[in-house]
Amino acid sequence: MIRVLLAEDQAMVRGALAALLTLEGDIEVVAEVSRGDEVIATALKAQPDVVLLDIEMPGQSGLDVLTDLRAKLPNARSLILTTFGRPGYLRRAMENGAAGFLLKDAPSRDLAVAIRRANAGERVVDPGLAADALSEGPSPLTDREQEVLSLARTTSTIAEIADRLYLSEGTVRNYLSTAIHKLGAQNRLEATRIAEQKGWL
Amino acid sequence: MIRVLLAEDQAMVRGALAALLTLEGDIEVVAEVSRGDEVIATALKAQPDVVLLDIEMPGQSGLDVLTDLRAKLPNARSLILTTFGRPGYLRRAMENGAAGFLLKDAPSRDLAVAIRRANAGERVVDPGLAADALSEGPSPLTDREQEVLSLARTTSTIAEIADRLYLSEGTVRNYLSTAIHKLGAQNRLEATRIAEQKGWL
DNA sequence: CTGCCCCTGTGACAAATGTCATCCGAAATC
DNA sequence: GATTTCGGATGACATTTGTCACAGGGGCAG
Repeated sequence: MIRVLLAEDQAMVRGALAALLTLEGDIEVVAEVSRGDEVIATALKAQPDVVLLDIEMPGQSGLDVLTDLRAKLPNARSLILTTFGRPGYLRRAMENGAAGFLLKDAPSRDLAVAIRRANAGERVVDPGLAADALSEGPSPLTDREQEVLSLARTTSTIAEIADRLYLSEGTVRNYLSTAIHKLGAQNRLEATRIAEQKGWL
Repeated sequence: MIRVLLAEDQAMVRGALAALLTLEGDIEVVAEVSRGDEVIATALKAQPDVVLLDIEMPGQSGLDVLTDLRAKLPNARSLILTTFGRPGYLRRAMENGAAGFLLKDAPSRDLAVAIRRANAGERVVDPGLAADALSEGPSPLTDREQEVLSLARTTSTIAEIADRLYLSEGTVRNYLSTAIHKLGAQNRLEATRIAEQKGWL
């Protein structure tokens, strides 16, 4: 039996995935968590073979959990399961040691297949997505630019962004300006959309 | 057997929900669709007792499908299953004749229960959500304001919005200004966020 | 040691955005 | 019939954003 830990924040989806996997004879869901920051502790107890990770979760992103997993449970293989096929997500997942990357758009029967392959030591990645990630290249933004742009998503005015980061307004305007330019956008709004869509935030 | 039609755009989630329901002895998934605009045609063939509808779907929103369902399949009961517990969504769902409103955050065992109750002619709504929807009141925006604000989410400049709606830039600025004021926002950005969060767009 | 890049900041300027007063015509309400 | 409400528009104005040039300091690679 392949022991699986399920990390997904939406209870309904989590339960449904568990049902789906339970129908497979060789797979057993040994634990479930709804938050990213509960994965490690639960995994240490449940000792899963494969960890199925959503990316968008409260507490900690699935992408960040990967790093800790590799350190604390080097024998567990991890599989990212996400809504968004953003090139930057895939890139970071692979850099952080994921065994595979699956989209929620994929047919549900692919899930069990991916889990078996991950458990067998293979890597599971959609070829089209991989090509996208490679052709896009890495993010052109510097750390600070990324940080400012990321805050710009949820913060309405430049003054507020400056406050949060202890920067002058002028500096924030400069970072936004270069970010807008690098992304080929016309706006801070368009810039955040582009960066978000590519998984650079 | 309760005959269920599943309308959900993410294939993995759709398949998982089907697995979940299949484990129930008295429920049968008779059809599945991934797009809002395929619901009616499929429902006419499959004649389901209950239609499980996601809101965010390509083609047509689940909220809009409700109206057509009531007209073309008056005997089918419909159940909204969505990620977002926005008061405006719930309000519109109920006004359009939904039998129930479920969140994907709810425990997965609630789903079968809700389906059975809907099938029995009951209405299924989270009491907390209902209270929110009632206390929020309806949207304060006029049709035009809502339309302009909605476009402002995906369009970066006022000039573009004006183009799409065949309005002058000044008019668009006026609508945005009143919308910003009505929502207590400082910005077009903040205004779109507030309106979106309440389900008014 | 010398570039080079990043972080931070200032000042000036242009363009976009938000606000306000005011206007018109049509439809609905009183 | 009078009043209100809405869609649509204009013009003037203040504020916010975006752009650009420039400058100092720190770190790192050659």
